[in-house]
Amino acid sequence: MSKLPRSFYTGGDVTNIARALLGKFLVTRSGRTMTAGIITETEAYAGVDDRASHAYGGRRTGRNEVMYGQGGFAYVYLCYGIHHLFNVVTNAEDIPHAVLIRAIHPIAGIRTMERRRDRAPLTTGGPGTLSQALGISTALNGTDLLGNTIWIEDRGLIVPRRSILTGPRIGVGYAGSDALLPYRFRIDPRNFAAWNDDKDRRDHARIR
DNA sequence: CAGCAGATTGACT
DNA sequence: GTCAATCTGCTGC
Repeated sequence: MSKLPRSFYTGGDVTNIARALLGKFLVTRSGRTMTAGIITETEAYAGVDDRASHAYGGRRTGRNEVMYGQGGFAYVYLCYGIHHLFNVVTNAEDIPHAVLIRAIHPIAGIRTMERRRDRAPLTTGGPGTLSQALGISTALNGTDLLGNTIWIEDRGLIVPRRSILTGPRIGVGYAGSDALLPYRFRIDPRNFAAWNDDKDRRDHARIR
């Protein structure tokens, strides 16, 4: 396994990082319990110029403070008073870019995730549900993604560009013309459904 | 301080 | 399709 280095988060455009996160393994640890899934959907939030971003116009509050820190930290906030949404902070200090993780494909610790979700079948196809399955809450806001609580690994899974669907972000109609920006990225579900073998995914499978 | 909207989800008509 | 759950931050009185 190779944990993504700080430079992955601090270098490059937030939309490129959002694309590059597809196919990476998001892992959480709580005591001896590990859970993990493949990132299948992301959205980029481009800081002070992006009307959909919590940091639009330089807005800085207790909630979004971590966005203004260095890249490679977790920004977790409460949405609709109920759902804990997990974001990866990118870029340098004082440049509040972030990537919302919108969906994962469960890989490890399925039983634990089912228990946390307290629901059958296990679903991790939305930003709120994946956070719950992985045990991510606002208590983990500000967590260093180079630590051993939440991290992201490159396990060699290759996602060809033609397997990536691009489109406008979900639920940001309030953002005016910025709502139309093509900042949502996901692995083509038809393509993903063709993977029938979880072992292949674990062992450096290739999406075609 | 009241009211409201929000990077959502699941239950229900 | 409708709607409630319920915390944060913004707007207006």
